[in-house]
Amino acid sequence: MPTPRPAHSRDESVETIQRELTAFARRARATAARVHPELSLVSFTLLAHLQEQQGCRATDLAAHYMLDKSTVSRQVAALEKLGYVERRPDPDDQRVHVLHPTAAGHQALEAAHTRRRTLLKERLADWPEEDLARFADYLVRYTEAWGTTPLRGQAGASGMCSSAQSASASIAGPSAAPASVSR
Amino acid sequence: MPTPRPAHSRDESVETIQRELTAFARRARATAARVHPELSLVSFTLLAHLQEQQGCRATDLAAHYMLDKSTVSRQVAALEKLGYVERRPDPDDQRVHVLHPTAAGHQALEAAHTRRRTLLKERLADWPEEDLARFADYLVRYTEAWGTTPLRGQAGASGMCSSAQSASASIAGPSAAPASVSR
DNA sequence: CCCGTATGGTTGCAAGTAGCAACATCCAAG
DNA sequence: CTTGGATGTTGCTACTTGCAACCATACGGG
Repeated sequence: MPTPRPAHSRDESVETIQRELTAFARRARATAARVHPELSLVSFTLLAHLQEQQGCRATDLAAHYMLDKSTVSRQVAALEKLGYVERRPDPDDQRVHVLHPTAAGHQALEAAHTRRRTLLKERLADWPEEDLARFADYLVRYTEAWGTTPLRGQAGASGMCSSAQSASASIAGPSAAPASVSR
Repeated sequence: MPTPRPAHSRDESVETIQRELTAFARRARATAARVHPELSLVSFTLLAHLQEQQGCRATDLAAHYMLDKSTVSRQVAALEKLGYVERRPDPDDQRVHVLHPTAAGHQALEAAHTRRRTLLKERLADWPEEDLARFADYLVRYTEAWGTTPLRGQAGASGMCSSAQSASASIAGPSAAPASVSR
């Protein structure tokens, strides 16, 4: 089938993306709570980020996820208390604590990750591989666009602990141009 | 460029989708708070749903968004207190309150909507229209898949106030088959 | 017609989460 | 040495959410 869908106007598409993304956000927490009760959605996310980044600073996490530094501080403290995260003082700057997932953290993360991935896989089981790849690309691109939009008195502009970065590097290749994904 | 991206394995794609969706969820609230401080993300979502559906019951909202009915009850109460929502007793069943957005609610929603959409549009400005449409379709399909996955003692299976439904109806045409979007 | 059960919705309670503000510590200039 | 900025932590407060208990209403069988 060439293009059986009706021609979507730009507005319609934007509208839908907005609605669906919002709905998703709403459910994410509920799902997270069910899939890995131990780790809150935020903790999970932060821990995952640490794993991907091979350690980074609390401030970067806060910036990247638009969280207050106090929130990150507490989440990290919790993760540390669980033995999932380790703080290493930065020799170059005594103020910063470089955060690293511990072996236990790695493991816990992997477990939670697997469970979530299993669910996702079920959910996406009937998707053609190509669609999956494209969907992933879209999400990455969306996230990338996020960082470049000022939005407000935001953090995130300075985030160097960017998941979008690692994402595009690992999956979309070196800066996949928007047009390149089309068609 | 034909297909400059590296071949993504299914796992990689699922992985990315998971990560990005999670990250998005994390930011959604913060963004919502900045874009429309008046309406919480949940309130906004619920109100939007009421608008789309031309009214529905609290239980349906709870089911669709995986929220506890108490939560919905409170959110709705808040919306009502703001004058954004109106409850109409159902003549057929005295237990149910059919919820409808008021004119003020409509307006507030529209305003918030516009602001969000503006942001989104900026963010997606350089996306080819076709990619937008496809991205929207993917999201809708993802949401649809959501409802069919048991997951747990979930609600959502009985939700007849389905946004995915309306979404696919309004944008993807009458049941666009998954395969139809591919390629 | 009455009672038991199921469903819709509200409220009490407790836990978790977030942001703001104040503070301690440390780096970097001047 | 002093001032300004950055990194984190903690106190405090407000909000959100889920669970459980609780009314009100419907539905069905004696």
